[in-house]
Order: sequence, then C-alpha cells, then structure tokens
Amino acid sequence: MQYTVLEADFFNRPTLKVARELLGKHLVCKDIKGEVRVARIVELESYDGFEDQASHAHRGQTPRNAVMFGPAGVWYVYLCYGVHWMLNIVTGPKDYPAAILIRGLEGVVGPGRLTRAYGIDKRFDCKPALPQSSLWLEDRGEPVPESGFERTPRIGVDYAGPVWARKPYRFVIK
DNA sequence: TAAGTGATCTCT
DNA sequence: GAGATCACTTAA
Repeated sequence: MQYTVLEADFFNRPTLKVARELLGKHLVCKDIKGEVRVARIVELESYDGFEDQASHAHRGQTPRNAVMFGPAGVWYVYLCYGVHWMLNIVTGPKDYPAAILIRGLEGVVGPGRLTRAYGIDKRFDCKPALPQSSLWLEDRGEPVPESGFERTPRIGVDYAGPVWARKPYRFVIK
C-alpha cells in the first residue's frame, strides 16, 4: 500500500464528509531534528459554516479566525484557555468558514495534549497541510468501516445553545 | 470540582 | 485600555 498525502481537493468538500473520511487517516509531523512521527487519527469534531453557533466563525471574520474563511487544506492553530494549542484543518471552499478540530490520536487523546506531545503551536497557523510545512495528513490505507466509529455531540460547546451544542459533529473510533 | 492561563474580542 | 470569554487539563 502506497501512502498518499491528503491535499487541498480532499478537504475542499462538505465538512462532515471530510470529517468522516479523515477518521483513521494519519497525522505526520517532522520535528525540528527531522524526526518523523506518525499517528492515526481517532477523534475529530467539525465546525461548519456561519450558522454553527459553536464555531469561531459564527460571529463573523476576525484576524484570528480569518484562515477558516480561506481555501481548504490549511492549518488553523489557536491558543485556548491561555494554555492549550488547538489543531484544526480548514475545509470547504474559500469564503465558507469551516474546519475540523483534531481531538485525538492513537495514544494521545485530548486536543491540548496532542499538540503538546507533537510540539504544535502558532508556527503552523495558516500553513498548508503539506510535507513542506513539516505537518501533514496521509492516507495509509486502513479505512474505518461504518461499524467502527460513532458520532456524538461536541465537547465543551454548551454555550452554543441546545440546537448546535447537540449536533452529532464529533466522530470517534470505537 | 475548581483554578490556572493569556490571547482575543467587545465594549468604552 | 479594561473586562469577559474561552472548541482544556490537571490535581484534588
């Protein structure tokens, strides 16, 4: 099986579809010493469009979230609670704000933990998810079957109101 | 269960 | 400029 780097056309599709397919794909990170680390993605959340009250884009474009309005296949990294870096991949067409938060990898569960484990921070914000950025995504050919994952409401978004807080936009491998 | 932590956003 | 808010984690 040949490894395939996921490029912009993979991400430039409906966010929920991308999220579903991104489960079981691999995050690849080349650290400062040139060492490569790879881990399978086991947990994701999608944030989709202007109407999604849980999304940063709901209140309109700001300097921080501007990258969500740009073309797909670009990293969106921001600091949460003054402590944790959150790693997202932008999806959907230009001018449509959407992104997928990578919440957990095999062996590293928790969005703040995985960025700390991989040394991911603001450096990657607004960079394309390609090998030249030292952080990218690969299809390594282990598709997740329909029975292999579940969808649940997103975590930590109670402020978004009952409708949006309960959307089953979180995908987890069982 | 509560507090730490600091960038970001929304008012003045 | 000041104040509130936060897509979380950890230690109890």
